[in-house]
Amino acid sequence: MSRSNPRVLSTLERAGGFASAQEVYRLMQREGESIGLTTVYRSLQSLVNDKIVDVLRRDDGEAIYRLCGDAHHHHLVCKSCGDTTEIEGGAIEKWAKVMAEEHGFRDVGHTAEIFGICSKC
Amino acid sequence: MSRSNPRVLSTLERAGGFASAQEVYRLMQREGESIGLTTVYRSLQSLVNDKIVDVLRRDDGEAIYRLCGDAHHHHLVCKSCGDTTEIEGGAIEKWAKVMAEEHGFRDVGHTAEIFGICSKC
DNA sequence: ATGGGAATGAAAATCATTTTCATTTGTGCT
DNA sequence: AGCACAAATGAAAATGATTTTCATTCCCAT
Repeated sequence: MSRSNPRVLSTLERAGGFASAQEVYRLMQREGESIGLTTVYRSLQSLVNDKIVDVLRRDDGEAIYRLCGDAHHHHLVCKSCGDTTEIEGGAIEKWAKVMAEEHGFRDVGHTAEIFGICSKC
Repeated sequence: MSRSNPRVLSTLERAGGFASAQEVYRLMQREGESIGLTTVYRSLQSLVNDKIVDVLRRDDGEAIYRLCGDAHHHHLVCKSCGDTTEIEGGAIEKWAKVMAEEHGFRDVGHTAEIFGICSKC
């Protein structure tokens, strides 16, 4: 077992607390940090084990890592111009929590996106 | 663009309406059907386009395809055993509507899923 | 300093999925 | 039937994320 390289966590924070392993790696490279892709993966995994970060999946299946306890947000995406706005999702959080409890689920997460045509299009 | 091979849909049905592309392929092979993996992928994609099946992600990132009724609903998925329950999403519908209005969006749709560990796991 | 375990990373292996492309099949037309 | 052209098919190669292997380097206690 290996411990997490602290620079990985700090980079994930700097990335807005939300990025894929590849993105963290590329970010660190761009910033001149010397680190291997393998170590990035190992560190992220170890952070997941320690419940310091959450792992979700993008639509394309790529794993994205997110700082736990980070207030997460949702997206409002324009189908026409692709413009994306971050929105608040308090109602969703509650909904997810209630539904999960009702069905006896634990360790619960969720995804939610709204898409439509924005006022400019 | 290609249309779906009907045997793929019928196999997905036989699989309990819940399987990955690889599983559908292996199933068809085992049953002596002559079909290529490429065709399985293409057929499933086309079924997704036609909204005849849903696509979700397993914990390991593999895409799983699943027959879906026409009624709009959301899912509560167990990350461990893959068990899926359809749940009611009235709160979400309202949330999506309000958010969209607030930002001047029209033609609005949304996706929302909850995942966690079910009581059996 | 030195021996051993942990950490590192380059390169190879894996695995799902997509792309390419040549071949086959189907369909409409004469 | 014979022909032309579009759609469907699938084998093989390409892609891309992730994991594994393994040799090397680092660190720390003796």
